[in-house]
Amino acid sequence: MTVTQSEPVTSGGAATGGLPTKVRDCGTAPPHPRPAGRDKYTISEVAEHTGLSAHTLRWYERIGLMPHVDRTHTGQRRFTNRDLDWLSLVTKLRLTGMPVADMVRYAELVREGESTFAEREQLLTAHREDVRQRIAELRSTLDVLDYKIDIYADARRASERF
Amino acid sequence: MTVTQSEPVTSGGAATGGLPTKVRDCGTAPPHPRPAGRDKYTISEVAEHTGLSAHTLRWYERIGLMPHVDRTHTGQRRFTNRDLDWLSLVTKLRLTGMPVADMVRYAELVREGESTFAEREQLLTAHREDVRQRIAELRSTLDVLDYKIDIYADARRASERF
DNA sequence: CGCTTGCTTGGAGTGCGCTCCAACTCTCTA
DNA sequence: TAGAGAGTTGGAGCGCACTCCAAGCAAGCG
Repeated sequence: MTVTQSEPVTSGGAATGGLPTKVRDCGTAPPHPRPAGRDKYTISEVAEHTGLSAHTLRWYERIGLMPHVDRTHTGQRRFTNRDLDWLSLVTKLRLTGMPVADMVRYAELVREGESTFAEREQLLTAHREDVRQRIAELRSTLDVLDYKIDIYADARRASERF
Repeated sequence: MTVTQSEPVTSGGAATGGLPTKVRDCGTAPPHPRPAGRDKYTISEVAEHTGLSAHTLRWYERIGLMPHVDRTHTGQRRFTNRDLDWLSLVTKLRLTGMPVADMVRYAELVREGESTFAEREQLLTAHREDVRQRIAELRSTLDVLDYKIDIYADARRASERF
């Protein structure tokens, strides 16, 4: 098993966004299905696919949030399916409010190899707790919103009646 | 019914954070119970109570996010229980990601009186939709996190066994 | 060949939501 | 009456996560 740049196959599922169908399909189908049989994408293709801007993709690489992106002989980036997996994890973590610094830390740990499994687990567990709390928070706000919206709706219906 | 500064009593529940016990107590009890029988608080008392900084409270007032705060004869702010109600709504909306600009808009509508009930309802309904979507998003990330954490935990347990 | 299109870079700029500063006033206590 | 402590203001500054700019390079086309 290599400990630099690429993840060992046996832990690829944990290190990248790759999930078994059972888990990945529990929501809706992805809006941008990946073209089959390809493993090289330009930056604009990846931007299109992930919804991130090309600017952001370059920035992610600069700050160490990408595992290492291949280049053509002229220096252009060529992203692989593995990169897309990684980006799908990253965007999920971002959408759920993980700070970029934490994701960079996670990316570092992935680069360092198997010896960092424990710390990776900690990092994700902490974030999971965070996400759970935020769900609870959102839910309690939902109650408040329901209550207030009801009041306004009642007022509207009352005024429509006359 | 007045249409400036203070909300009509019949809609106070919708305009401020005030909720009937039934709704308010569906979660846990508030961490900072309000001292009974008081209706005048200094800015630092409110900061303590709400968890917002005094800076932020002044800033909220500057940008039009506060309904109008009373002053002593020397110009110091004296917040009322009604202000605390409003702030409790505002912090809830903030925590759930409503942009400050939208909250300012809502505050304006409240100041304009009953005629804006419909628009207030719309604004809150849109935000509710937002919150619902975010809950769904968070939940789907939770699945991913569970999956990855399991993998790391399995690896840890396997390595502990030898 | 010239033109367009798409990519490259370092570094500067932007928008949001605070957060803090400097200089001042007022009140209270010793 | 002096000093501490809490409040006031306009405006500057900050951290985050991008977002964009200018200048340049490489490939493809008429």
